[in-house]
Amino acid sequence: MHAFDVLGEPVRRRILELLAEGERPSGEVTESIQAEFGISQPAVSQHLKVLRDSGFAEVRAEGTRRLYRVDPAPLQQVDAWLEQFRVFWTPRLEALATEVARGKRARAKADTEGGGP
Amino acid sequence: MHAFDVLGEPVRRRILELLAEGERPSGEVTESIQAEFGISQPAVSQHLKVLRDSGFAEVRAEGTRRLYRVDPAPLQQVDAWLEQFRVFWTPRLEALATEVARGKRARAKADTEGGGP
DNA sequence: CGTTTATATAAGCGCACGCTTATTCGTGGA
DNA sequence: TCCACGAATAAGCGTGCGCTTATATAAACG
Repeated sequence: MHAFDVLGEPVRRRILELLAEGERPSGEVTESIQAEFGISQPAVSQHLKVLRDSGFAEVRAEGTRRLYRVDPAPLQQVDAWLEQFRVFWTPRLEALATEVARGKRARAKADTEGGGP
Repeated sequence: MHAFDVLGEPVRRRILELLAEGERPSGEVTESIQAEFGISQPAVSQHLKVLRDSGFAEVRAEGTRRLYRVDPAPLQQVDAWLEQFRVFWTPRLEALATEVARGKRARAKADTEGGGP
């Protein structure tokens, strides 16, 4: 399942928002989601499975609890995909700061030095 | 239709990538997409409609041609949503540059002064 | 052991969405 | 005026996905 498909689901986006605040047991997530969306425990569990399988979340067992946390890798990919569109809303001067922030100077240097294979 | 649902479609993502390079007539987009995905003209047209209706693309008529271009607003919203996760992969020092790039200093100042309603 | 609690899986159903073919609309030129 | 072309819409179909209820797994505890 593609990253954007995963994020297409409002429930899954909300779960990620909750996990962004820190590691949380499945039960706690389920409680919040049920309160907000009115869906069943299995429904939430299935969304958590999608997040696991697609790499957005990692789990760790602690007794009978499952502690979920964000795995940022796929979100970072989404962020990278957006890069090609930032030119549309990022003013030039501020773009420089973004370049620095994203560590693109090193990449640009490598590109120059490489000169192509 | 939510922004992430729109981006969930591979064809629509590709169309946006094409439009990111500049304004293009429907026919040109259709040709590229048909070559890559092997779908019909109406299928592409329907995707273009979704992009229009969801605010990702704008159109302008020129004779019998329809010239499409990116409207960055929804993409910027997606970018904003990602903000809450950047802490997971943006090192601290570089985060400062990002803050500057995104003009958050003004917002932070407003937050401080406001002190809440 | 049996029971309770936490979470995951199974099975099945309904609907939204993306595709197709057929058709319509609108502009331009002979 | 009629035809050709670019593009959009209509109608219908199949399927993937998210939901439900029911059940399984597995740890804690008496």
